[in-house]
Amino acid sequence: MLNMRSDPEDLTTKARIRDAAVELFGRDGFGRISVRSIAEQAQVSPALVIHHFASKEGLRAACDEYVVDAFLGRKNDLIGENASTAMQTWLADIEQFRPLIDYLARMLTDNTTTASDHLFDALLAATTAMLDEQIAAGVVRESLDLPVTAAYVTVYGVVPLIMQRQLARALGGEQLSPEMIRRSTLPILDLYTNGLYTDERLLEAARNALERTSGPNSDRGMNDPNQDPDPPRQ
Amino acid sequence: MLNMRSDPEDLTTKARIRDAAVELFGRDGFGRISVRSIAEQAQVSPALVIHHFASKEGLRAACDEYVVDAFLGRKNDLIGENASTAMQTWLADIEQFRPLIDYLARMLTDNTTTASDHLFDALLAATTAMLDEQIAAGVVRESLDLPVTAAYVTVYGVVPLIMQRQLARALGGEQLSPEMIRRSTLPILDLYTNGLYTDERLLEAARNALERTSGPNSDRGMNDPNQDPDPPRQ
DNA sequence: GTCTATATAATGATAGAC
DNA sequence: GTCTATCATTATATAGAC
Repeated sequence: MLNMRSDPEDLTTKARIRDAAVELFGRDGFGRISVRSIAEQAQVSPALVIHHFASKEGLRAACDEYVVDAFLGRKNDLIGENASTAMQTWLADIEQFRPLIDYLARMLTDNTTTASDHLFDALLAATTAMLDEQIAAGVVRESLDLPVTAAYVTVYGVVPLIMQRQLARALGGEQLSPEMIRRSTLPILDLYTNGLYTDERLLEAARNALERTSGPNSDRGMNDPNQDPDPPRQ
Repeated sequence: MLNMRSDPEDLTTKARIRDAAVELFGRDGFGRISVRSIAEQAQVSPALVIHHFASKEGLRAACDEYVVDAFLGRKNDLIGENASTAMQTWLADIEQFRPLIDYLARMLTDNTTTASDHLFDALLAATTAMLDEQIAAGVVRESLDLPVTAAYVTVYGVVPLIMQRQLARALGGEQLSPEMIRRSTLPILDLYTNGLYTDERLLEAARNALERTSGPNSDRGMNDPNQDPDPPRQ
């Protein structure tokens, strides 16, 4: 495990700069953070930042690699189930891992590099493998459409990182705490076990509606399937 | 309905500048877009942009207001269920509404203004009202913890906007299409109706685990509750 | 309302001393 | 490796003509 919490005095200067960059990029985003502010946070000159990482973009690449390696375990070719266990470990200890979590969230939403695609692909592959395995074991029901289910389970899994602040506000705090995560465990698991609806009426209604109107642009995609039979078109 | 698709010739210059800003801010983010590039897109001088909106931040505020009004229906005090029906309308016609959807997604993730908080609060209030109503009607099961359920249903509802690109990639395309949304409808509704798991074993296991270890930092928060009885601590 | 020209500040990056 | 000093570029914003 990489040492995010080590005394800054114990790190090389280059690592201190990288940690400062991870923290600031994660907090405010790549575009809003200057090389100067990173240098200040790391207590070095701006020129030294460039000396070590060649450019701001190089620094970003180094941060991407560092955070993804910390998350997927460095051998991120064999992605296995590292992703979901790492996610659990990090969220369970959110106070310690917040800088890394914030950085991951930025990576997932800032679609400016290929690193975010690789990260998402790894998460999706891990989810797909998990679903395959648990379906085979009879723990998870057969999916109507595995790629769709895997994709949504993956984005549902990462959205607490991305919407951390809003989730915390909804639960009465300023930032996501271990207590909020504990509180959320059973309700979420209940949703994944028993669903939200009491019966299959809405599912059947949607199934029928889709069969009637099979063309494109005639469907809904959200979680509230209240039917409004005549959507505005054009 | 506001006219995103009107012929640019039909709009006032101020509106053309605002539409250009919505499109570019939504596509690349507020921090990466300059006043100059907006002026170029709107075919005016940079000075005229400032003349109409006082500052780049003023332009952003105008865009926020415009998009939120378009989404919540202008009288966004009585938030009702406008939000979820608007979300359905917009997603069903994603090709037309993409600039507005992209802008909304930026608002929800860029935590730099209070506008994003207001937007999320409106979405959360709409979800909570919908759940209350549907629980009363017997359509939705009683929640173990309504604020938690409402918060997660809300973030699950908006994550397709935020992770649009990754969702599309997972389903074999470059950007989210009406066809992908149609394809996703039943699997998602199936998840919300029957859950993911075949039985309550995992839910019970988590319930027991939470009772045993009731302190903070002893829980998991993700959707895969595979138990690992000794999480790394410190 | 719209422009050209420009002021002023901040940015990423370089040169060269130590 | 680390600094100071500085360059070149780009940014937002202003002044003032039309």
